[in-house]
Amino acid sequence: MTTDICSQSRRSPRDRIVDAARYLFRKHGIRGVGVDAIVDAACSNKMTLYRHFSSKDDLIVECLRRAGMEMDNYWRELEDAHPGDGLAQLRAWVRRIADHLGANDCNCELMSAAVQLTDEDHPARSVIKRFKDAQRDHVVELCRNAGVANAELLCDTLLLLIEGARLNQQSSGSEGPSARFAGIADAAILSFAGSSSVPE
Amino acid sequence: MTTDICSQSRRSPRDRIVDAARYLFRKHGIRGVGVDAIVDAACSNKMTLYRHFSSKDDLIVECLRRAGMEMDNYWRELEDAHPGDGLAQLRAWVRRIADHLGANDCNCELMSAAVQLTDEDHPARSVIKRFKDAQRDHVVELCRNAGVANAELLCDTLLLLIEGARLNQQSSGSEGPSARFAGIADAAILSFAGSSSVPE
DNA sequence: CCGAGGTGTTACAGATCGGTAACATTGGCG
DNA sequence: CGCCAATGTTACCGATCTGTAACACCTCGG
Repeated sequence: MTTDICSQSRRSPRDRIVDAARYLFRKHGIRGVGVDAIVDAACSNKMTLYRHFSSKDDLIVECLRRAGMEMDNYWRELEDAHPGDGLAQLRAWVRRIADHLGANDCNCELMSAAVQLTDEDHPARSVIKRFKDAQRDHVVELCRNAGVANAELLCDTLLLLIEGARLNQQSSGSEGPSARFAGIADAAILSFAGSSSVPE
Repeated sequence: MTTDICSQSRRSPRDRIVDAARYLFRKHGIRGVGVDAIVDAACSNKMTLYRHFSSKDDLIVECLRRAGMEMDNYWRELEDAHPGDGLAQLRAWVRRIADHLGANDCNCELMSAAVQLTDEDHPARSVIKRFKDAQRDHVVELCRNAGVANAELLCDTLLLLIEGARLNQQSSGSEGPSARFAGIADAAILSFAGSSSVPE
């Protein structure tokens, strides 16, 4: 319907399975979709899935790793679009998140996965934590490059606002507090950047 | 272990089941715990559960309704502790959330439930939405009472920060961005309250 | 043409899930 | 005591879940 993975029969079954899994995971939750539904949406079969992935958890890990890689690619796109301009990259990043709040093609996968995979020792947890740490480091660097004095503080403020907006979107809908996310986040950036040359 | 519901045999089986369900839902996720585990933790049995609740979904709804009622009680406690002082109630509310970020006895139930119950027509969705709307109205009223000019904006800022902090706690741990939540949120309150008598 | 590797099909195992029926047990109240 | 309602016990149903075994297919390089 929305993205007919079955019609992409020229792609490898492995890629179709991963894409179908990511789509269904976003739509029905990781625990709410079974491998049968995944291979059905991918126009493949269970045997092929288990020839590429040792278990469903292994497939989940691969899905999250791909989501992280796509995010890394987006960081590079931002750097290319605004080379050396951390402030512009930050604002473009926030604007993109605001624009994609309604759609489910965003990278909410990694955070909603953390809510759904409550087991502390699930193999995906390390993937999530590694991605989160890398993202934080990169945003801090952008803030510092933008001339913000307290880069860590702005970074954490933005991260809290972003994930709060994504979560609120799911519980309160588009007309809830997440509707004001773009303005709030951009105001925070400008507020910090404005007092850039005023340490303390 | 942590809270031995079984030893509270004087309480009604219904209450023990609901409490055990809420505890396990928080710990392993709504979809990650079965009715057998619930009645086992409650030292009851499946038949008694299904005599009180027509289905597992019905039990979920009751759990969320109780979480919402406890939140209403907390609003009343705040009003009693700081009668008529919206600013003090806001700051006490934020401080309490910050203190309870690590523990799982907070009311994250209603928001994490929204992530786990992806079906748009799940009976719990209306409970969640109703609670969220009421919470927003109440916080807006507190902001307005605190003399804040743009009460809705501060309310939504706080709501985004709070849910972002709770979500980040689960994916990045206690040392992540959520560690700075208390300072960020309190600064936001004071910033808005400071410019209270300066509309626009 | 032929053999081999990746793929698809069918069937099934073992476990767990939500939910129910029939019956035994308990505790409180007259 | 004896009754009654709530609760507990056991066994089970059908559906669904992850994961596997055996076998058929099909394409492509030598």
